[in-house]
This record gives sequence, structure tokens and C-alpha cells, in this order.
Amino acid sequence: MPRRTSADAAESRASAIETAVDLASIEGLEGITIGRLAGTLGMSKSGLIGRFGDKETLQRAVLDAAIQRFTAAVWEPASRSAPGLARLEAIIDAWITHLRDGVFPGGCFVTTASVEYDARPGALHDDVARAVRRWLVVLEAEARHAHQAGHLPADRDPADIALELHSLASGGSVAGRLTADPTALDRTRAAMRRTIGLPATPDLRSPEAR
Amino acid sequence: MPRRTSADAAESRASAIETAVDLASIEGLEGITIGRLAGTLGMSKSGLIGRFGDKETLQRAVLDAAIQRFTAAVWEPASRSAPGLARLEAIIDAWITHLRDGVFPGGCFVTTASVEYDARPGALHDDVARAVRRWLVVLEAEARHAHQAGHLPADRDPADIALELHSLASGGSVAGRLTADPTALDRTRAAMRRTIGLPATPDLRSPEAR
DNA sequence: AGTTATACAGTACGATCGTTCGTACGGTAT
DNA sequence: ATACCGTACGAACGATCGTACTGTATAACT
Repeated sequence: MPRRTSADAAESRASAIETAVDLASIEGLEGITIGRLAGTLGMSKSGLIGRFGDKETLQRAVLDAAIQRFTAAVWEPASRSAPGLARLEAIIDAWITHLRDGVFPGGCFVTTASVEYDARPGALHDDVARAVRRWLVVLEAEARHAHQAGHLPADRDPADIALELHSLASGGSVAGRLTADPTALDRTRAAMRRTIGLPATPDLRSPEAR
Repeated sequence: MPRRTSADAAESRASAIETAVDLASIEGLEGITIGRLAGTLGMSKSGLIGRFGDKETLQRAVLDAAIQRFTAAVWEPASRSAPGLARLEAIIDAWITHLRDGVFPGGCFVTTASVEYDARPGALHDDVARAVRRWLVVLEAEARHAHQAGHLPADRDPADIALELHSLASGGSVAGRLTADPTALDRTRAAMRRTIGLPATPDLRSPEAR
């Protein structure tokens, strides 16, 4: 069997991580095992772990890639909307859409990682916590912008709105997936819109799917 | 070393399960291993697994015990309030209180289990999904009661309220624990109260902790 | 008092875990 | 032509996984 060239190597590292992101979104970052991942990739355990040094480094790289995937799917499109309420609305739509479209085959990656490490110390806990804090800060900044523009009720705290949006999205996604409730994402979207004072409609799904 | 009597045995089985509930609330039901659990309990692997037959049976017993613990901590006290809005308010308080008091050392057990099995088929998935559906039905029934009594806005769907309460509690608990945000639970409580049309105050914590 | 059932310990099993070797190959620089 | 570096393999490491089987001390029953 021919060895990989060094040009292939960078690509193979990236594809290993992407495969691991998909796997970890289902089984969790702790559910990754070198043997299974190597098998899926058609390579040896030693060849795989050799790229990263040890498992934790691999897990951190996987988490990093998942965050990038989330950012590309949710933040990037929404960032093209005007700051404030319009961007919050776009974030909600992109958020729900990325959940519905299966950007992560096992559901929201960050939610899975949050639950895995919320009670366990270590580098991965810190990485996940940092990522969630960053996202909450982004949401809060947009909410503050909308708040100062008078687009939100004066008595609502932007930080509270950020936490509510995050809770609704992550909780609604998990509950809907677990109970196989096809309406959960739309109802979660409506709740998120209601949180920022927008009407529930329009629905993201096509009318005949309702 | 003297063997246990059959009277002790039932107790030892129960205490094994309770220990496993605590462990699993931190590391997840998949994080339970026979060896570690047996070590913590001061007994042999074979002695432990002998009570249950296999690991999945143990996990299901652990899940069942965790649900009972949740029910005792949240539903039981709240069920003493009048059906409808008052009971919903009591549920919210008991819910937040049981999270704050560490009824489960690793955070909400059902949330952890939900995320673990939301994308993985099997008996445990079905058990968790059934438990969550049951809880959502309870919440929905109380919301419907309040709705019909005119205690909730007419345009709010009881099922939506149930899902929102569940999402807020589970999402807020995880985010607050992960980011070590001491205000998250109170803000989650306020959001849950707002969902059912109640004012944010009074706060559960003592004033000097604020 | 003898029998049966129960509750555990002990041991061993094959599988898989993460990791560490020694080695072989392709590509690049000297 | 030679030396070197990065990549990946195959084999093996000790540890731990879940499970099965055997032995035995005690409790409960006849």
C-alpha cells in the first residue's frame, strides 16, 4: 500500500478531525476512541495518534474544529445582517437551520460537550467553558445593541436574553431529538423569537410540512 | 468477613444504586464502569454485577432511581400546591432549588442522560425519552389547567410552555455550571417565571448572597 | 440438623483501551 | 549520492473493560 505524501498529510489530518467531529457529536468527545476512529479512517491507531501526540490533544483539536463549524454555520451568515435586533433574528434562524439541517449528525456539538465537561475539570472543560462564554458574550453584545436602540423592552437585561436564547436552543434541540418531536425546533424558534420580542411567524419550514 | 444477610442485601443494592446515581450524574450513565463502582463500594466486580446480571440492567436501574430522586425533590413538594399556576410556580422553585442544593452532584441527571442518548438507539434511549415525555406531559397538564383558568395569556400553547420550561431549566443549569456563573440559576428561574407570566421576584437566595 | 438459596469473593476470559516502540517508505535538502 | 525529516505501519505494552465460572460462608427453610 502506498504511503501518503506530505501534501496528502495535511488533508488527511483535517479529514480525520472532521470525521471525529461527526463521531463525537453522536458519542461525545469522551466517546472517541483511537481504535474506532482509526478504523473508520482506514488507518492504524499509531498513525492516527502520531499526528496529535495524545488523545487529549486530538479531542481539543476536534472541539476546535466543531466550534469553527458552528461559527461558519451560524455566526457567519448572521453577521451579514445589521447589528442588533436584525442580527439576533438572523442568528436564531441560522441556529435553528443548522440544527435542522444536521450540520452535526448527533445534534448540537457544544451542548454535548457542555454536558460532558460541566462537572469534570481539565483542559477540555476550560476549552468548552471558554467557547460558551464567548458565544454568550456575542449574544449579549447584540442584545445590548438592540436594547440601546430601543428595540427591546427597557426592563430586559441583555445578559439575561443571551442566556435565555442559549438555554432555549440547546435544551429544545436535545428534547426534540430525544423524544423525536418534529415540532420542537419550530416551537423553540418561536420561543427564541418571543424572547427578543418578535412574533412567532414566519415559520422556517415549508407550509405542507406543518 | 461476614456475609451480608438478605436484609442487608436489599439495602446494599439500594446503596449501590444511589452511589451509581451520584457517579453517573458527573460522568454520565456511559461513564459508569463495573470496576470503579465496585471499588467505590468496597466490593468485588463479580459481587456487584451479580446483583443485576449485566451492565445495561444496572444502568436502567440507576436511571430509574435518578428519576425517583428527581420526582421526590421536585414533583412531590410541588404537588402539594393547587393545580395550575400555583403548582407551576412551586415546580419552578423546587426545580431550581434541587439544582442549587446539589441533589445530583454533577448537575441535572436527566439532562445528562438526554444528551448521552439523544442520538443513540437502545433501551436506555427509550427509557430516557419516556421519562422526558412524561415530565413534559405533567408540565403541559399544569399549564393547561392554568390556561383554562385564565391565568395564562390566551394565545400561549400549554405544550409550548412545557417545552420552554424544560429547555430553560436544563440549558440554564448546564451553562451556569459549565461557566461557573453563580447568577445563572436565579436568572433561569426568572426566565421560567416570565414564561408563565409571573414577575421575576422574589429571589430564592438570601439577600446578602446577591 | 440437614438442605437449599443467597450473596458475595476470587479468578480467568477475550476484547479493547491509550500509548510506545522499531521500522520502512516518500520527499527534500545537502 | 547521501543524510535527514515527516508519515505511517505493525507489533506489543500494561491496564481496564464487561462477563462467565467456581468456590464458599451465611441465612432461611424443612
